[in-house]
Amino acid sequence: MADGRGASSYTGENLLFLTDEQLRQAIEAMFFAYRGFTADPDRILVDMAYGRAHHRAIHFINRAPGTTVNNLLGLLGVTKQSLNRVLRTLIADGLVKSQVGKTDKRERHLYLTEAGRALEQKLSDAQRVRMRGAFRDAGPEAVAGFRTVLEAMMDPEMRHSYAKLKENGA
Amino acid sequence: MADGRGASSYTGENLLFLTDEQLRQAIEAMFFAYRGFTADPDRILVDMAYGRAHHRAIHFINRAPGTTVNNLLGLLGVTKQSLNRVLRTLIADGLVKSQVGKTDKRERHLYLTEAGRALEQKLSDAQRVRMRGAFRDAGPEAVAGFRTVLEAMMDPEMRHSYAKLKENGA
DNA sequence: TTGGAAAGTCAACAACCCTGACGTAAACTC
DNA sequence: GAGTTTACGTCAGGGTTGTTGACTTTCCAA
Repeated sequence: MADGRGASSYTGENLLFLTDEQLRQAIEAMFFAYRGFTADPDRILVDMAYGRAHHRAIHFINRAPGTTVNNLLGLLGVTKQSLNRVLRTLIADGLVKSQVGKTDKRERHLYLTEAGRALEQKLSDAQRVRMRGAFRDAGPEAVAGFRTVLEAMMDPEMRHSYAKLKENGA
Repeated sequence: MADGRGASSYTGENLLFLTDEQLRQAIEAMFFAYRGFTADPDRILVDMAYGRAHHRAIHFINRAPGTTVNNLLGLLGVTKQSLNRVLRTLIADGLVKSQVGKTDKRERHLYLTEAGRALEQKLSDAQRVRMRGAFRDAGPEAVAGFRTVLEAMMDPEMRHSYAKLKENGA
């Protein structure tokens, strides 16, 4: 607090914002913020028998309907066995529908059912409330910077996946 | 991609940056970026018998030397049984030193040993490399926005803890 | 058609986190 | 000084999430 907020503590080219201390603070900020980021959906999920992994699967199936298990694997960055367990419960509970591929019968295309969409909505609503609040408090300039830095932090492959999902939505 | 990058897609007061689609994209960005954020230290940790929980403990003990178990509990947001398991192995392996409190003998003050500091350095070096790269690519303005939004995303208590740690370092 | 590769599934195990209960020692309060 | 609270540790038991290994089905190419 001694030196004020963000932008005032470094001046253009001297790279003061790349200090070890600055980077450590950013690491901590990332840690604490991610806790907030997951807190709201987590609270909803504990009541059901679900966890964060289920949320992630539901999110991306909603985002890319008809995606295959293999494709989802890449997005989530887990092993297919791990994903399969989650998917099995979601299918058993009627939230996700698995459909054998038409051209390639080895593939399973994944879709949310009506109930699945309802849960997705509930979860992402909760998460968006916090995001919207944070964005409004921070303002458009800060949000633009936020997204720029996040993108720069990703692995190249993830950046690519992220870009493709953006095209889908927009 | 159709409407260009961040700042150009909303104009001051119309709050286009608070669209559901924009928020969804931010949620995904947060997810992918956090993956990158933890990837580098994780790679180091698998070789030893340690996990992300050990890293977090080491990070905060280094950041707030002499902190008590209870205090650490609040920072990490886990139960004491969970923390205790991690701490036990770190102490047994000679990375952390636990010291009975002088004024209050119920408390245990935690410090990194020489070996503990070495590992901390190794882990945070790996993590900072990515952060530094991302920050440099994004530029100081974006970094300021990044940190503003992260802070706004935290729970109030976490924001408070974060601020106190910042004072420590600066 | 035969053999390899790819997609997906099932089973077993480890890491990490949680709740609940209990125990000990030290500090605080009346 | 007795009773309560606080700080810490531990045992028992359970859940989610991740892993590796072994398997089936399907596709494709030699």
